[in-house]
Amino acid sequence: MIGIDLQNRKPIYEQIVEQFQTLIVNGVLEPDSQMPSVRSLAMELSINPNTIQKAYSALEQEGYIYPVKGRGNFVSGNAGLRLKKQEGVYRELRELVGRSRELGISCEEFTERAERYYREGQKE
Amino acid sequence: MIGIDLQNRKPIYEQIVEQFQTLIVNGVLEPDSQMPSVRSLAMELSINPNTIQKAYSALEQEGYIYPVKGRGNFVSGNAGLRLKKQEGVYRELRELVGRSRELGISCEEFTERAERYYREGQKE
DNA sequence: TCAAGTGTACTACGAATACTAGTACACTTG
DNA sequence: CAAGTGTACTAGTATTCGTAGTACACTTGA
Repeated sequence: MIGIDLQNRKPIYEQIVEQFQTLIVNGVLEPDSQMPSVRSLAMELSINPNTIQKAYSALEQEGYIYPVKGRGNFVSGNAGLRLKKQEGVYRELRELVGRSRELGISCEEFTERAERYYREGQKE
Repeated sequence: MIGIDLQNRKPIYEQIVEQFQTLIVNGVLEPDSQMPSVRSLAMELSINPNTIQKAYSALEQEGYIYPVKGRGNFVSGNAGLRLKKQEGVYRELRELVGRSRELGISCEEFTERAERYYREGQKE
């Protein structure tokens, strides 16, 4: 179901995240169905369970799956709707980036501020 | 006029950038006045000229100064106005980050896309 | 109850990246 | 043309990132 390319420059955990995103958004993985366990998938791909864990953590933070301690990870129910709204945000981001460049805001300055705003929001 | 803190975790060139930003925005350095040369400032701070150069490059990209080959770097005239507009962009960014987090978009995903949009715009 | 399954936290090591320095080159001015 | 300026290239060190190793905590069913 999942395959990784060790030649690829992209980190393994990132490749896994993207493939699961596609599977979930396209409905191949149905809501509330169980994800492969970190160990079984790690065994299947011949990599470390912690790498799967890192991918799952990312998927969780992005709302694609939810974890249940001692039981496993499961596909989130509202992943589809959420994705629509996310796409809207991405369009706005693209537009904002365009204006930023015109104003001479560097890519680094832009992303650094975004990170800071993310951190500030976490505290609340 | 400029001081650096080697204990600080922030890179030296970044410290320099921030201090000059403040000086320029507050009008301490007047438009079209000459910046310290990369060598003289490097000598004064006992660091490498290339580090100053990196700071100046960043300031140039953000529109705070402009370079003249063989003559030096000078304070940009419209730094004040440009900054007002930049602050507007930053407010929008903060708002967009807030909505992104609610939608479960990770900080990494957000910044990675921003960088991609930056790169895409460069080609044109 | 407990064994086998699950996720999670901590540390560690190698690779990749970032920061700074060294050196050399090109342009401007008096 | 000499002394000042910015700029490009390379290189070494420090920091960060990705992955693996190990150990711990929770859930379930026999």
